[in-house]
Amino acid sequence: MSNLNNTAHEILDVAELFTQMQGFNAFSYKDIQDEVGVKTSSIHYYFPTKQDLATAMAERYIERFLNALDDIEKKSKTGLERLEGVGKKFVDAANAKKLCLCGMLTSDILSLPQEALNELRRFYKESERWIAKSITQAIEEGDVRELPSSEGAAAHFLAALEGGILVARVRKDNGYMQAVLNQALALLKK
Amino acid sequence: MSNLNNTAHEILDVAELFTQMQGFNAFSYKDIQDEVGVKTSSIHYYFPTKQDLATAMAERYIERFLNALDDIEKKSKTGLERLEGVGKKFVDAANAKKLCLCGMLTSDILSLPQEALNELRRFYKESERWIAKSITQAIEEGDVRELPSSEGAAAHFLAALEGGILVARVRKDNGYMQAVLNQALALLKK
DNA sequence: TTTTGACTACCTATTGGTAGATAGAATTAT
DNA sequence: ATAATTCTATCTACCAATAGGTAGTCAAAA
Repeated sequence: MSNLNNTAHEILDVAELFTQMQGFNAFSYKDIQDEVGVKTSSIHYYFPTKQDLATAMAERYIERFLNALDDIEKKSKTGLERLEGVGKKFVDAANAKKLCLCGMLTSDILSLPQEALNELRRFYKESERWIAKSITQAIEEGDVRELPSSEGAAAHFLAALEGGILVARVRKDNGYMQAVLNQALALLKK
Repeated sequence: MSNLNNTAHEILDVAELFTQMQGFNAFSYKDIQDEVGVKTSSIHYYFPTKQDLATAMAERYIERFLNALDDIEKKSKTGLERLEGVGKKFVDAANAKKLCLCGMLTSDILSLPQEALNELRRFYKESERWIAKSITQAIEEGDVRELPSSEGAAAHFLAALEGGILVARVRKDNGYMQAVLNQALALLKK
């Protein structure tokens, strides 16, 4: 994404927010134009088709998300703290009434090109790998109980986060996502 | 929904499938026309606006879903079997590459009217109530371990199902949703 | 004779996308 | 060093297709 200039990034910023708030099929190039202040034709210059835009959004988002996981690893040393760290990302997004970009794109998958699908698969694969690693570590550290498979637990943990952030949108209760996270951690703990 | 005639039901059938497969903003009245064989103007006759269609879809789906929960209660006597029963609904939908209608509508919430939002809240509230009841029962029957709150566990259980069915769409692995369900049950068990 | 359920025929706004122009920056050739 | 050329980033001006929706008609049923 380092090959994109400032305007392209601004377009992606706005498109990303629209997608997280409304969904990929609920906004148009015109909506981006109104927000960024650059004509739709210029948006087509950077992203020839809307599908190209989707792929670019996914790529940039995943890059950032995986970097954020790296940062958590640097700041938090125990497996349990690391799990709390990813969870917090979802709590923050839920508080902003946003969906995970990849979660939203997953629900709109039939409108997306193959490249975007590949990116989404990468997102889930890498995220689960990271979570599984943290769970294994937490077991070794004695914070989490013995489990038949860290991978299975990680898939379930991420599913609960994705589902939680989705359901949180219609909740009046602002503590919902945090409660789901607490429950997920509690079930893992000894 | 008993007040709707056959054509109206056919329209809802098709709209529901489109929504579960593609999302609420990814299909048009024209698409329904092509599938049902009735003109768009006739669809407007039954559902004046697309938002009315959304509300009607949600109402009918929830009625059916809650009836299905009743059926599970009749067929399955233990709390654990009942939890497996709801889970199976999600596994079946995932195998058909479909999303829970309410999950999909939740992701498109900003395109929907207040009445549809109310319906979605009702869906989550009633579903969680039912799941919490089954969890409490399973604890009493000695199948599930003691938990601080059945309600919290139910919210988390449903979130994992909603997230699982979402993520399942991009999985090559066809056993993914079943694995998520198994994991959810395993974490609850003693 | 009123209601129901469908139709044809429109309408306006929006959608994603294209074509071609242009000013300025960067590169290359003379 | 200067002139010629190409590239970048943007614009205006379109376009065909589709969107959701309306008005008015009409046959059959209640």
